[in-house]
Amino acid sequence: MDLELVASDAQEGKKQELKLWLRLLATTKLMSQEVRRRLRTEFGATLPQFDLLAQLYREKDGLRLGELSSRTMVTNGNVTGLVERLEADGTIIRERLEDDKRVTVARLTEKGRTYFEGMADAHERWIKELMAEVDPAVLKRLLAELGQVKESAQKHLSEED
Amino acid sequence: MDLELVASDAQEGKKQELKLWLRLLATTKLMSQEVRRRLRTEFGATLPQFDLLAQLYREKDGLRLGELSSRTMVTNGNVTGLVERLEADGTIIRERLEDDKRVTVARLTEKGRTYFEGMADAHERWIKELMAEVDPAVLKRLLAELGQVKESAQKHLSEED
DNA sequence: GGCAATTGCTTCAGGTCTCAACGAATGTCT
DNA sequence: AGACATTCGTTGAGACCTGAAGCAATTGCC
Repeated sequence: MDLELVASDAQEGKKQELKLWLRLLATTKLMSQEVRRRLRTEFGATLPQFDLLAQLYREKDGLRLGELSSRTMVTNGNVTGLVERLEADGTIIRERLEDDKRVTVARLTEKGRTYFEGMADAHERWIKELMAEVDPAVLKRLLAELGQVKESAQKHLSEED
Repeated sequence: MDLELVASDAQEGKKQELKLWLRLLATTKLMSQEVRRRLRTEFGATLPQFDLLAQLYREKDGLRLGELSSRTMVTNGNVTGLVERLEADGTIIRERLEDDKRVTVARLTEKGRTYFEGMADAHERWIKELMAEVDPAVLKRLLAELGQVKESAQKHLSEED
């Protein structure tokens, strides 16, 4: 939790960025551990799996693995493993394209579709519950302001793409 | 990145919590991937290691592994491995307490202290850089509002401690 | 004292994650 | 056509991460 403490001796107003960053990390870690635990105990799934399925859910025709990789911000190598496990239990299927035999497309099975819908519902309830004490107006402002942070970070990534 | 898209068809103002959560995840992931990469290329370290060292840095007398575990929000089993690796390259040392031979205390070596100071400096610069486009007033408000989210989440964890 | 519960750390199995190296298919350029 | 480069996915090593089971030391209770 308290990587936060690194900055505790910061002088008034200085190191704002650092403090915010540590709080961002702590908050996200706290919440995602809770979400992970519930996904695991109630659905036997993991967060990366849920994330991947969410992408496929909105694309009836499926997605190529590379596309999945960039949308989930997960490396190629990792997508391979995720897809293998999900295919193994019948949630998704994987097929090679005829036109270009390098590419593989993954998409939800019917079973996977139903399975995901259940999880997505529960997931949304959990998040609402976790944020229950926060004023709706604050939520809205947070969304916008976090957007600024994300934009800023994106502009300052090490030059290359 | 765009787990965010799961919520794209949300009706005006509804699903605010979900959208915020997804943005929180995306922002943190984006930034921590960048930080990880730089830690790795410039210092040969990882983020969890940095986190752990940060805790030890502020406690001259060291910390017991259990304390490290709860402060870094890392499981016990994981702390064992982290500490082993850090001890192997001389950054920290581990010793058993005489009073209670169950407990192990880890603390920074002199070498580790210097090493960490260099990283901490660089780390702070990186974060400032990544957040450079965000207005200081916004940073301040974000810090406070994120605090509310964290508090709320903490209150709603599955009952047990 | 004696013995069960508790505490503190380690070990283990399985999944996630990164980077780097590889191999196959396709594209490009001459 | 032939050679080179690029794209896409897989593989592999190493670290991280989790929950659960295991083991040792200590505490608590009779």
